[in-house]
Amino acid sequence: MSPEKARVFMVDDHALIRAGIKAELAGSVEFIGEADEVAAAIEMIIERSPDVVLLDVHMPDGGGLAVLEGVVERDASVKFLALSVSDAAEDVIAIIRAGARGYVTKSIEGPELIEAIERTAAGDAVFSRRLAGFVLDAFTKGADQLHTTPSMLDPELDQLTPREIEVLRLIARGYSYREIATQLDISIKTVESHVSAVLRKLQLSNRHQLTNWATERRLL
Amino acid sequence: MSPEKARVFMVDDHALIRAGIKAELAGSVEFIGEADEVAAAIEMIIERSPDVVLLDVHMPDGGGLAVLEGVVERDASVKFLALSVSDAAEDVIAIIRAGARGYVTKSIEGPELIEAIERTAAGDAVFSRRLAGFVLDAFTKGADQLHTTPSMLDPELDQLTPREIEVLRLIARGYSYREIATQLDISIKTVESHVSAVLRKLQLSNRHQLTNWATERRLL
DNA sequence: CCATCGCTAAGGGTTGACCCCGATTGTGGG
DNA sequence: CCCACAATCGGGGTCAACCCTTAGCGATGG
Repeated sequence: MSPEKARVFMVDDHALIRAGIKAELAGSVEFIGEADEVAAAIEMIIERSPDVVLLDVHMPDGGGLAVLEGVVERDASVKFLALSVSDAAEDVIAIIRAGARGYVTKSIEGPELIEAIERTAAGDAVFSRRLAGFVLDAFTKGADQLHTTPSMLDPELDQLTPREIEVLRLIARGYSYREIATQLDISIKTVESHVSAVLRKLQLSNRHQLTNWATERRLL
Repeated sequence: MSPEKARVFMVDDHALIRAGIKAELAGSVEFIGEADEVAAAIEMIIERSPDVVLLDVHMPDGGGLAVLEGVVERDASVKFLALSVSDAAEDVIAIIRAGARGYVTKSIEGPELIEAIERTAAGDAVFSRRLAGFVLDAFTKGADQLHTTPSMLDPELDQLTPREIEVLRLIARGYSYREIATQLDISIKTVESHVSAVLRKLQLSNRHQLTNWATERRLL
């Protein structure tokens, strides 16, 4: 089925698992490197441009997602096959949205994994069978908003007081002043005050810009 | 692999193709019926509740999409495997959005089709290998290509005139009435008219809800 | 030929969003 | 003890958003 062995790079923070996978795949693929943390993985992947990257999803420092994003912004042609113990929808969808071409769980058997790698190398999309269904479900329903970064690290957010942020989030969700007032049990005038303060501090001029600002920063 | 044969219903307007598929699958699945047009297909599928419906996409009177929608609104548990000559993104995405669990092209070979049917019956999602990639692309990018055929995808959009849709999209992007008026070179009052019409037709009450409505449907 | 529909536009009205000007409390820090 | 600041309101104002109604004008279709 495969004229040449696929050149595979593996990213996983557990040495035991790396060893296990290598043993399973020995002879069927060509391992060209491995990494156990995010930063090193990104550099080595860019440098060696493997056919397929076997990517563990759950790792320190941002996990597989950080690796994916770090690599894709520099070379979008790298094909990732996510390999995870998790079958949670958030994980799968986040990884796919970030650009991975496949996602299989670690319950996969050796031969299947080999096939999955080969198909990924050939440009196909590969999923654990049970997984494929709800990826489609997410697509059908249009499930977007997955909060990946609740960013505490935003200097612009820092100038806002807690109450202002609270009001900001309600504004961004489309609530009217009256609704916000009721919900926070304060007067409309107070809501106005907070909104004015937020608009001034962020140098915006109306609630639509505020909505965009908030969605860009994933505050919803 | 399959303890029992899958009970299959086939919808295709070409008798020749139906015969061909039946010959290919003879002995591997149990055919419990077939139909060559939309209305009859819906009734028979509801009545016989097959494990899998093999569905031709391009047919008179609305095609496979009409069958899908007609059946799903009465019994959402029916599993559809779309079978089509087309590998166009609009077709695939429309069918998936309507609730099909798989999509394969007619270039598929007999054994693969049997496997696809069995996997569909088992609840998996099945795609022609070359197809899976761009379905994921559409998912990743937020399905931009849906703009090309909005009417096929959304009955609510159907009630809107082209001009109304144009205005709707600008509203959803946060433009003010004045800005929209300038951009479309019409008067503010006309913009108001269109917006009012849109709000009334969609049974919404303000522009924020409109924005949410539009983003949910990926009109941006 | 008339009816319908899409697009255009206006008049006139209510409400909400946003601004500027205040003011009062409570809290923590120098 | 006073100052700064977060949080709470109010008055009074402008303009945008939205509603309802009416209406001309061109194209389409029975």
